[in-house]
Amino acid sequence: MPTPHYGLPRYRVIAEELRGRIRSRAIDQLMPTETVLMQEFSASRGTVRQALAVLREEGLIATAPGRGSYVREAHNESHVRKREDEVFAPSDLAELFGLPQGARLRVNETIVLRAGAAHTVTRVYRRLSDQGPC
Amino acid sequence: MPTPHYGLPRYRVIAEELRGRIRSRAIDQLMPTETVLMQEFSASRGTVRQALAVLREEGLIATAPGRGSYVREAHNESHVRKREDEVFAPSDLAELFGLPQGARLRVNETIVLRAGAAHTVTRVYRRLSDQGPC
DNA sequence: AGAAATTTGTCCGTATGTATC
DNA sequence: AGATACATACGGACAAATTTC
Repeated sequence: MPTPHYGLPRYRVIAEELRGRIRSRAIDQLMPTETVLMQEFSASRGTVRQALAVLREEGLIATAPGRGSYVREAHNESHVRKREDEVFAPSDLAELFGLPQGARLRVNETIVLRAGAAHTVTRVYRRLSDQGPC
Repeated sequence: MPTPHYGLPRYRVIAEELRGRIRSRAIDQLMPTETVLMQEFSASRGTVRQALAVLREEGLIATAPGRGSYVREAHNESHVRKREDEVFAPSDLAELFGLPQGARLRVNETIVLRAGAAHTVTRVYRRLSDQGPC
């Protein structure tokens, strides 16, 4: 099989599916083993592990060597969503950065969700020219 | 080659080495390409990418497809300005918090200044009912 | 306690897709 | 269009931690 990832990458699709199961609590505590997930999604181990890494980074699961991946109950109703975006700087921010009106800024947003609603929203603004890819 | 990882895993060793270079600024902006790192450390692409993923998660670098990995570190002396305020929630934030239009939010703002202009602006929004950090 | 089976962790090699220069 | 660089995906192999018998 080639490697067509036209839409979402396969590991993202798998992660999305597993995320839904976790939220609906179809999986109570212990997740299926990587081998089982490989068979279910007809994916390689690396791809499955990549999907699990996404959930791990979101704090939805925790993985222990030799045991498996567990749903983190404490974070079951509290997880984090991160995204990076470019926005047009509001006047106050433009002034702070010493940029002209209408300039664009890079913003990293972290949303901590609890029980469906935001608990904290953190936004970090930077210049496009500063560090990192832009 | 077998897979002897008696001490630290190889990708951890590579990450440690790169971290040191970043901190000593031997790498100013653009990191070596993955191919170069493969040759330098005689490691496979996957291992190199695993090392870079560590640094990326630490926020030390940022990677862009087709371009490369850039150093992303706020390393230097800089002024920090902090303030706390209450603001009327913009519609997008109100929705995230599950609050009605016109609701108020508490915002903690941290401005890192460099050479007079803002380097980063961090804004943390919370409900008024939430007390303290976290 | 010991051995075997299970499960995750690490590493390699290859191939192809996608983004950028 | 071509070259370069990162992203995704597969397969195989062995190591290390845990559980099971």
